Amino acid sequence: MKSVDVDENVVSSSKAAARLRAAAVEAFAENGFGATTTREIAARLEMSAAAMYPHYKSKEELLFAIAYEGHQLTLEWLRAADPVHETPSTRLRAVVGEFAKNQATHHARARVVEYELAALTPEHFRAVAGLRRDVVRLVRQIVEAGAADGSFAVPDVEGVTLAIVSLCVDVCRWFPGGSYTDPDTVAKLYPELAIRLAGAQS
Amino acid sequence: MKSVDVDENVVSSSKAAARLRAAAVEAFAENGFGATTTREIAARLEMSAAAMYPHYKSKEELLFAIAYEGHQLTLEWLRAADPVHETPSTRLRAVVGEFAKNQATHHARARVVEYELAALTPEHFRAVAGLRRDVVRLVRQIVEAGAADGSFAVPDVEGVTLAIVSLCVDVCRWFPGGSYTDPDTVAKLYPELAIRLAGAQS
Amino acid sequence: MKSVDVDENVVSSSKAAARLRAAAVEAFAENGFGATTTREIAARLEMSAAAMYPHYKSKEELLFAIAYEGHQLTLEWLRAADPVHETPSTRLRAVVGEFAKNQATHHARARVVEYELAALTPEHFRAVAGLRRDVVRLVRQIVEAGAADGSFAVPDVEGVTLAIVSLCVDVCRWFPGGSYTDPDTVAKLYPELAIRLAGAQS
Amino acid sequence: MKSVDVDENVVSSSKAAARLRAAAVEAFAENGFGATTTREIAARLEMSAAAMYPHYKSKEELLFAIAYEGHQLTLEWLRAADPVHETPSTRLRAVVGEFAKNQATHHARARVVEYELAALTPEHFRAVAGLRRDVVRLVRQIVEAGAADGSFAVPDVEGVTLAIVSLCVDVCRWFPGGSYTDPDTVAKLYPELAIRLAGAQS
DNA sequence: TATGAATGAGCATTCATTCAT
DNA sequence: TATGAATGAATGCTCATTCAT
Repeated sequence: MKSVDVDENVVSSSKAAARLRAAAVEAFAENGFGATTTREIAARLEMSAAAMYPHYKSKEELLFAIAYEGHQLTLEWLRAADPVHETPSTRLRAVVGEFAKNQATHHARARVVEYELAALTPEHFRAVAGLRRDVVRLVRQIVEAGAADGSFAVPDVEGVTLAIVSLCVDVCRWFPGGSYTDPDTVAKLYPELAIRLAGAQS
Repeated sequence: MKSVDVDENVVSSSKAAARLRAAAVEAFAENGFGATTTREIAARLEMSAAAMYPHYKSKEELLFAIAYEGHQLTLEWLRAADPVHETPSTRLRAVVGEFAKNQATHHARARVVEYELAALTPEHFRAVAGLRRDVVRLVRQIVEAGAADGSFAVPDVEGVTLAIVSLCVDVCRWFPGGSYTDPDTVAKLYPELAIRLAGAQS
Repeated sequence: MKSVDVDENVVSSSKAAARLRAAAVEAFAENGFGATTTREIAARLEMSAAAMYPHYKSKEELLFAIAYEGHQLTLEWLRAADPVHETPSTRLRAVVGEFAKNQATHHARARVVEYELAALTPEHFRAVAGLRRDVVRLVRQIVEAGAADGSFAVPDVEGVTLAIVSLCVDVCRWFPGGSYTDPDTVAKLYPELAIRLAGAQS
Repeated sequence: MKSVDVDENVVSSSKAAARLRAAAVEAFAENGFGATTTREIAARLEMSAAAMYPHYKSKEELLFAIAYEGHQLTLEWLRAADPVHETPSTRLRAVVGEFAKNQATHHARARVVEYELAALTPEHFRAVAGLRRDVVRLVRQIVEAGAADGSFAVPDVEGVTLAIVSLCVDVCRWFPGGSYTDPDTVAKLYPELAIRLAGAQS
């Protein structure tokens, strides 16, 4: 079902655990982690509130599993989408298209993953922050490659990298919205926007 | 004391009320509305937990006052910063510079204002959403003006407007971060990024 | 305005104090002492919640003033209505008529006076219980007189006394109710009922 | 365990629920519903304050269960005690004896049932008021039967019915009191009093 | 007297979690 | 695994009362 590796020590592959994660994502995205009760998550699955505990030791562990899985999947997908031997422009288009599409398709999960990390334990936060840095690094390497070979005109590699990632991340906040309701529309527009930010010829 | 108008029926100008809003902004930004307790807000001011209630009828009303004031201030500041009789490029630079700087300077308030609106009553949410639409409209008018006079090359007015606003909004999520710790640095970079997104000459 | 003496050390005759008692009676009768807030009483008079305190030291003192005044008025009225030199039958009719009419007319006050005494301090309770005993004693003396002169046929003086008082007291619970909405109708029926309970010829 | 039917959708038959009702009856009777805390009820059972909530959704629901059960039991017992094929006098004696004995024996529950209904939701109040009307109707039918066959001399069927019920209801207010401490003594006196109120020969 | 703000104690209720089954 | 009942610790909020004005 999934072609990428997700650390099974963190993210249980059992079916009940996966259903719990899915229900929790919806609830956390709608109301925030702090305002979501374990009973509400259980109610979405017509389970008792206690049924979560054989699968996750606490509500925070459930959030961690979601956040860890979410980041890991994004990272894997971006890596898979990156045509490393092509030109920086081609790579940037491919990666940003995948990223934006992902944030739109999985906007509920993305919201949790982007905005609810403050509720994690310091240790869990560090684990997730590591993956998050890897995502930024992936984009930065492309921007750097373009700056190096002159195909991009960037005043500031870090600023432009930050902006490109920022643009993609924020998709989960507003999508769906305005006339954008199809992830593919976003996936078409965003590579062009990234190219402009990078100051590439096209 | 304040140079812009904020609706005093919503946002009390009393000193105690203002201190409560400031303390709540910090707490909500750090932990989210749902995970913040009224006791925690009071503790930041060394007040009793009950002292909030003569000023705000509920925690939600406090959030509303913050969100309403925040949006209204942003809107007023953007309007004040917009040199309406200049070229679209000049206007875009000015407005985006102000917007980005604002989101950086007041990143705690901005986080509350951008990410905690789901906790509002439907009625309060609508009131805030109205102001939010006005902000987008202000940016869109500039993008449209540039598209109309040919100074911008936009494939899609709505998409580009959304992206520019999105870029500015997301500043509050990551700022301060990376090597960016001064709002003025952001205020210098972001107009250039917006100009690129708009496909303007300079 | 009133022709009977009420202890002014307990029941202030100031106008504001009297208005507070009247508002409190309504509130206590509707919701019970425990469920009534000082704010609710004040709200009925469009006063601030603090405005009660110059007049009554506490909510309990307000209840005491009401209960004391209520009992004292009842006692005075019954004494005034009792034609002590007439036959027991005539006296019983007169006293029960007055008692029943009173409980009907002032059913809100009577409810407070009859059912909310548990909230009084022990000392205050004792003061009110003394007046309450005087009311029963007044009725008992009439029943005893009728039993002594053979005009009443009572199996048990205490039981019949208790029943007559009980019947009158309970008026405040149900009045107005059924087709009884005029205190005078009650005042006509109840003397006949008391006469029957006393086993008098008529 | 119980020989009469009580609606189990309203009044849970679980043991813990029944113990809660019993403890709440004592507390409400002593202090009134409004002045009784959920903690006090729990403390009487040496339970935690939260232990009530799996059984009753709120303090008001607990009151409703008590009031509904109380009225239903009274109604069933009166019906069971009514020898419908005997003379009105015999029936009145039997029903009033049962009623008075009941109000004396269960005076705590009766107090709650008679005096605390104002705290019910309108909907719950209506449900209880329906049962209450059935009790009055039962007594009225006997009084009417006696008036119809000439065995009672009633000036006013409604008034006499009201008085008989009133006399019985009020038992819970004063019992135990005076020299009356045994429900059976009340059960002996009250039928005679009712007979007198009804103007019956015996 | 009267008030608005403040407070300590307390309220009904909910929470995440545990545990016996 | 899953559950219903239970619990200790909150949670948002209210209460009677006080106090400076």
